[in-house]
Amino acid sequence: MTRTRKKAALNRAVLKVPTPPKVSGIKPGRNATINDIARLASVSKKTVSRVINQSPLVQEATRARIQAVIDKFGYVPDPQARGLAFRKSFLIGLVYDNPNAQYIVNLMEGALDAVRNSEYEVVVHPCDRKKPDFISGVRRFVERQKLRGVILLPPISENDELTRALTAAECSYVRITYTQLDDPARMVISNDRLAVAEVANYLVSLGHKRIGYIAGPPGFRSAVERLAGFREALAARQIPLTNELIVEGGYTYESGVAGGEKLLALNPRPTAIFASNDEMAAGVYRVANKLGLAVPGDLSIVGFDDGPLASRMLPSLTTIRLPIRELGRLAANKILHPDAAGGTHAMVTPLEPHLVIRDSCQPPSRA
Amino acid sequence: MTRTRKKAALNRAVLKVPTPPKVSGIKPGRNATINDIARLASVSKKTVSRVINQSPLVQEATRARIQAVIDKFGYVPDPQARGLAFRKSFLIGLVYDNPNAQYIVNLMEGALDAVRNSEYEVVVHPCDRKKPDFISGVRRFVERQKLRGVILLPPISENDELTRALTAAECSYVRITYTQLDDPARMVISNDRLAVAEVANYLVSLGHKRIGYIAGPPGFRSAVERLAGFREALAARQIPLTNELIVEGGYTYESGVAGGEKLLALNPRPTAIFASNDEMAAGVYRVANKLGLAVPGDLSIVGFDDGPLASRMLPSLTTIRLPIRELGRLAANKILHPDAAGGTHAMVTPLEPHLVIRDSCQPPSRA
DNA sequence: TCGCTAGATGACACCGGTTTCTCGGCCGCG
DNA sequence: CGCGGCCGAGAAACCGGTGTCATCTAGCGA
Repeated sequence: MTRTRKKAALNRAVLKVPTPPKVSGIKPGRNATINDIARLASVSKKTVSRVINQSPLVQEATRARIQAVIDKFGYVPDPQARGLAFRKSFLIGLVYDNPNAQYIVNLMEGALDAVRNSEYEVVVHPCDRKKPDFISGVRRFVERQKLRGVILLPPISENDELTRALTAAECSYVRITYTQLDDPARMVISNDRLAVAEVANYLVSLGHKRIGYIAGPPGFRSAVERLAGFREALAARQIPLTNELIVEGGYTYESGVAGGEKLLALNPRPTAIFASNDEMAAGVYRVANKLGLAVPGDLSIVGFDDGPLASRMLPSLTTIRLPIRELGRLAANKILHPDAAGGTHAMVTPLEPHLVIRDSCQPPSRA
Repeated sequence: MTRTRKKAALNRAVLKVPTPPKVSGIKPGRNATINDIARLASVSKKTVSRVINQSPLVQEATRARIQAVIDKFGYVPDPQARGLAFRKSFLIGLVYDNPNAQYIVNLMEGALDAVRNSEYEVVVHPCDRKKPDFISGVRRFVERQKLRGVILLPPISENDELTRALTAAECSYVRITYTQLDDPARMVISNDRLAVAEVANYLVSLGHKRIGYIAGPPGFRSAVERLAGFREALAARQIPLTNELIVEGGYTYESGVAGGEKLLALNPRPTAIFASNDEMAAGVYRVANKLGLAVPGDLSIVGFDDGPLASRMLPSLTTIRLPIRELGRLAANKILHPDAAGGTHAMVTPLEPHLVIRDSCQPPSRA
């Protein structure tokens, strides 16, 4: 009634087609829209909009009536239209530059856990931090899609130039990182220091006194944190971690091989090696194999990540498992609910990594 | 000039604020819109829209003038607004139920390769094919987001009920699969038969005559194809693949262990085992290790996938590398350009998997 | 009883694009 | 010369929501 389009009325008159009143129906083949709901509930679309957005300025009776219609027709507001009006999409970006597929997928699925049953979705955006324009690439991405927020995976989560660009683009972000960098509301911290301390304590308790350490690339925060934590924990146990026992790696298999070769050429040989990720630990396995050293008989090895490799190695690798999926879930939640009350501290370190003990360590052969 | 809003004009008159003419500017802080471009080029927004959509109904001179303005201001149309009007988003879904993180990431990055420099983005949607409502979950996903299309990874790419639901939801799809299932425009095929034939030929050429086979789960098309291809290739070389030499696995490490145990308990023992993925091959390594069998001295092993494990195993694993990233690229391209001319055949099997020979095979010890 | 205020609701413009329809001008044709 | 058709371009409606502001009502104190 209220909405009579001239043309339609004309056609109807000319063709004498008795169009049904359509007061209780929805255009076939198309999902219900806010207009349909408004019409069927005999309210304005604005009021329906208020219900959708949980505005308190709606009488309870009205809300209930509208909600009933919404439920009846299974109406779901269109995120595109909503996004257009809000000038923000309902997409969360996952921005990474990281070779570890398992890490990415776990984190992504954690974010998807958080997003499930909401109207948000996750969009992925890999990039190459070595390319000079990678920041502008990310910026184009977030501006084009008007992302609600992005989750930054290490190592680019440490890039302050990137976060500045995101702030300039009015896009909120959450960094997955290893130590407090800026606002705690903008980061999720995995407590690597705690984890490596566990490794140190474990190896020392087995009786190891000469422990080699293969570090990550020096530019990586994770490398810094892990080494510092390890050194600290050993110091607390009065075990020295001399410079010759520390070699620099690149988180790659090949760098693990190189590091292992260096460490196992020392005299006396270390009785245990802690590689700061699983890939490098696999490299140490190879070197030990080549040198005819038995693992764990002649050499104990510990990794970090508990990726798919760890349990497949022979012997299976003792390593650190990070709660990556939970990190992803938390990060997404921080974007979805920026106003999470209850203090930030609870959100900062709720997640404890832990040591997964398998078969790659034992007490050193000769005390 | 042409656009004088009553209200604005009123305010201006009342407040005596000499607003700048704004004929050559864009609202600060906000990106250019089609209205800005239209104003600056002195045309209607519809004509700008025609240029964006490459409509032929624009005079060359007009087009050039508009394009110049577009370039000058770096105007990019808003995908949300465009999607709203088109009733289709510029998102491509990646739907999977697959434990192999490396596979997912590779395929995803392939799709992202194809999407780069376009206005499309990729949205991921993992699901669980065992849950009874997983199809309706996917359907809600594609309807809500009005996806342009989805890429289905194996094994759910074989689910015809799912593809029917997608068709009903007017969402195009591309299946990553192993054999012709329906319309070739809707699938990308990885030629596993060819790949396993390569394995068969390789092992036979080394001199193996008694070869064990660990298959995938019987419901999987890939399992069927790989086994059929292997059997076929062996038959062509007059090597029998008796039933006792075939055990059923589940593409998991544990099932590889179980399969390996069964095969290596045979008398006479097979001199080689082909596990139809890397995970299961790793399981066979473990069994061989436990039984004191040297690889490849006493037992040759071949895998399939060339995942991160393969080169890390000791000895490194001979396996099949699939061009997964290319598959993803192709799949996304099929969604982006549904009208790709030049016959479908070229699009169907352009990608050849190939054997990566490492250290896990050698001729059998006793001829 | 009369404002007056605050809460509930609606009308209308707007977000940034596209589709539909219209219009003027140019052309070929009879 | 007149007419119809085609083509380039624009005005207006529309896609499905939200923001702003006006309106209406009820409840309150004076």
